[in-house]
Amino acid sequence: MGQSKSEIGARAPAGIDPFGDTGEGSSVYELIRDDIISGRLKENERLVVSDLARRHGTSTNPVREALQQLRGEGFVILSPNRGARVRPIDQAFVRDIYEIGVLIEPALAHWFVGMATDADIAELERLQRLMEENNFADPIRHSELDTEFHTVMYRRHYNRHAIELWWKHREVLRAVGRRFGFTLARRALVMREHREIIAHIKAQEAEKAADTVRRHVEGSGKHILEQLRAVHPEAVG
Amino acid sequence: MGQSKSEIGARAPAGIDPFGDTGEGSSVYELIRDDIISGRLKENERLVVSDLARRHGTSTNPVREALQQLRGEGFVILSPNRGARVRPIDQAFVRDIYEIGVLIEPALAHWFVGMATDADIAELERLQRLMEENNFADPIRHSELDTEFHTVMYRRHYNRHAIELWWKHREVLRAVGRRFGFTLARRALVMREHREIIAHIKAQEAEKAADTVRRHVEGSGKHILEQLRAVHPEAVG
DNA sequence: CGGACGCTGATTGTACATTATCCAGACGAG
DNA sequence: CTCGTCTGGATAATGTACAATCAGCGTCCG
Repeated sequence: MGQSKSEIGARAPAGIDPFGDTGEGSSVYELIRDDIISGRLKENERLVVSDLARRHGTSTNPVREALQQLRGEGFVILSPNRGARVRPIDQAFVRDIYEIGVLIEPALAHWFVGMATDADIAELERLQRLMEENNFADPIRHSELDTEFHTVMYRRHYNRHAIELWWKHREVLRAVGRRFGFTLARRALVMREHREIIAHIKAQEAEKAADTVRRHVEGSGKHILEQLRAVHPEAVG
Repeated sequence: MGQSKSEIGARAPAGIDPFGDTGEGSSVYELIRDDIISGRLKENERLVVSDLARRHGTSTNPVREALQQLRGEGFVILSPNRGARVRPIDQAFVRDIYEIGVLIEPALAHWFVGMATDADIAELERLQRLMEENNFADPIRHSELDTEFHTVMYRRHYNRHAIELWWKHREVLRAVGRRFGFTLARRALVMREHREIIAHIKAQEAEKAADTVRRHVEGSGKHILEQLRAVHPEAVG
């Protein structure tokens, strides 16, 4: 498994500025974070400050601060005097996240229908065309294009907080999804739904567009969840 | 203005466990946080580490870690080598937050209708009775009861992530709302909507309950926003 | 009048002291 | 002999002190 830094995290697309982002990589923070959502650090694994400091070639303070930030973002659990552990990105976590997406994304898409310009639609169609050309041959490329597709719809939304939430969630789902492939059924459905979304936007049917997005997000989440369940067949609420 | 610690934040009700919470007060963190959401620290005010350390009688490291955590939670903006500033809790921020609530809370309530027990309903009715008795004479007490009312509905929900989000948002809204009172119109509406919610739950009408909650949350948010707007009449998207 | 320079104060990183937790091994009771 | 408790030491988290670096800003000279 590779270890280049931005293999996972990528950068937030233009128009999405993570909350307290510094602009450039807060190395230690990003490194640990990527290790967590990519699964390189396993669930509940202990995060020992001095170890991390040595591994990343810094002193302990940067690591401590990174851990606190990650705690604020929910990726790390800190018990007083007992240190930090990796928050498990398990089925429950994934389910929680995508269910929130199911609630939020349709609203964003609904808004977008009233704001879309010709340029936006052209961009969506371009991205969709690229995805069809790629046809999942390169899954990472597909994932990037898919992310951009949604970004085009949401990037100008006034609710920065919702966008931020969406982006944070998407990063996690993308990282988890990367461990698995796409089933044939899922591939076909993704393409169909994307085309449907574009069509609804063109027709200015906000309700329908929102509903398609809802199904799209829900399908994507369930797809990942199914695969997670196949690997870790614990029961889940 | 008082300075007792839990004047604002209160503790998460039983059944709500904030993400990386330590159980007991991470003093410095909580103090700064309360100062921010209560408005004691003004928007964009600089947060100088050494000052905060002196004020709270500790060394700088605890402060630094607290700031990082607050950054992760979105209450503080950190620019590299330029220090920390208080993220403005302005109209846009409040609007963003309550709009997300409008999307999430109805879903939680919808779920609750299928899970409510007699004890739950009795609890809701008890809280509602207490609110009517209090009748906004003590606004803080009302706020607490209102929070409990919603907590009863959400506390057992499986989506801990959504609950966590709701709680975090509620804390902010409650803190902002405390600066203002309730208009007479709002008072009446709150009571009516609460009774309506209880009735829908009893009748097992999930859709209707969810819709009432949606209106309730939206009304609450708009109410706060109106009052904010009256004080700071800047334009907002 | 404008730009370079240096000063001040705060952030960022390093080293160290203190304190709490965890674990293992010894001791004693049943 | 076995199980439980207690105690001591290793390990790591938490807090303190300090050095290095950088941004902001006023001043001084060209």
